[in-house]
Amino acid sequence: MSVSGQPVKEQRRTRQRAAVDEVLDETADFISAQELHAILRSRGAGVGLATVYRTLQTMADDGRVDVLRADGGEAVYRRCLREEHHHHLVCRSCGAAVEIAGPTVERWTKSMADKYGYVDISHTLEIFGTCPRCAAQSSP
Amino acid sequence: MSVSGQPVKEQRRTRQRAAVDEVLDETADFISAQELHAILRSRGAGVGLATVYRTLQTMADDGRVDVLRADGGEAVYRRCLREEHHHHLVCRSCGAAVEIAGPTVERWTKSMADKYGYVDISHTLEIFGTCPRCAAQSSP
DNA sequence: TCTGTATTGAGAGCCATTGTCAAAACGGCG
DNA sequence: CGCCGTTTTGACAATGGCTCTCAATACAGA
Ligand SMILES: [Zn+2]
Ligand SMILES: [Zn+2]
Ligand SMILES: [Zn+2]
Ligand SMILES: [Zn+2]
Repeated sequence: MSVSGQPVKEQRRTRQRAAVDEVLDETADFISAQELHAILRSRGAGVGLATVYRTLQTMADDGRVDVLRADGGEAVYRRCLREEHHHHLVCRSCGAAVEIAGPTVERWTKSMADKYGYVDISHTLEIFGTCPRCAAQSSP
Repeated sequence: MSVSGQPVKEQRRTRQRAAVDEVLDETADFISAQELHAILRSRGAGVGLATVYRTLQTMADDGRVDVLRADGGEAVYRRCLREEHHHHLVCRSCGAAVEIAGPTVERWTKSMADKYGYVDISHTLEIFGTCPRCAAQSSP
């Protein structure tokens, strides 16, 4: 979902940022800042909640993680495989996600914006559902 | 963005609901519950904030208003012209919106969900930008 | 008008997220 | 390796949107 590859502002390497990075690398699903913080805590790696928020925020700005809003409006994060712009098919209950690209949709959004004279365009497109695994659990 | 036209649960007609309804009818842009509440207040029509939230919530559930999340995650509402499922081209600064339908996108999301075995699907697709009017104001 | 039920609203409460700011950690440089 | 200016951290307070509570009030049908 990143828009451009800006010159990532230089930053210091700290134990905390490394810890957040590690969790993101291990986690395939979209998770919230709170969840990430909880994982770090349970793991003994003391990292302040504010720091987790700040780190994720920065990473998101740099396009190093994808962000989207869960049902309740809570922001959830994920380190995606592909670097280029894409969208997601996300499980509402576990956060498992599939990355999907839709060239046609991209073209379409652009043409719509042009048609109505809107500039400085961006768009959000996410598909929510219940993944096969979660579907199996709820109705065995 | 409504999914289905369910048998709208019967409700009493109250002064407050009528007031909210009126504002929605007069307002073309997406507005937040807080903004709507402020309008009512400035207009002398005393309606509690909780009531505004409840009313909008119900209307959204019944598909009588469209909801989407603004940049900060705040929910914004709008009474749309078309009843059927559609999406929006929304101005980030004033909330002005254009309703757009994309049959192709609908088909595409469905096929993607099927492809990966996700069920109970729903999707969000909104285009954000600066409308012609706002663009003109910022760079005259 | 009378009555049973739906609705209201002021305020407390909830929860994600951000602001504060002194203390601690980095990293480059002698 | 120790010094030092700068960045980062984190405990805690503060926001802000939204929901909950529950006694008082307004509907609507009889
Ligand atoms: Zn992604
Ligand atoms: Zn896209
Ligand atoms: Zn609409
Ligand atoms: Zn659609």
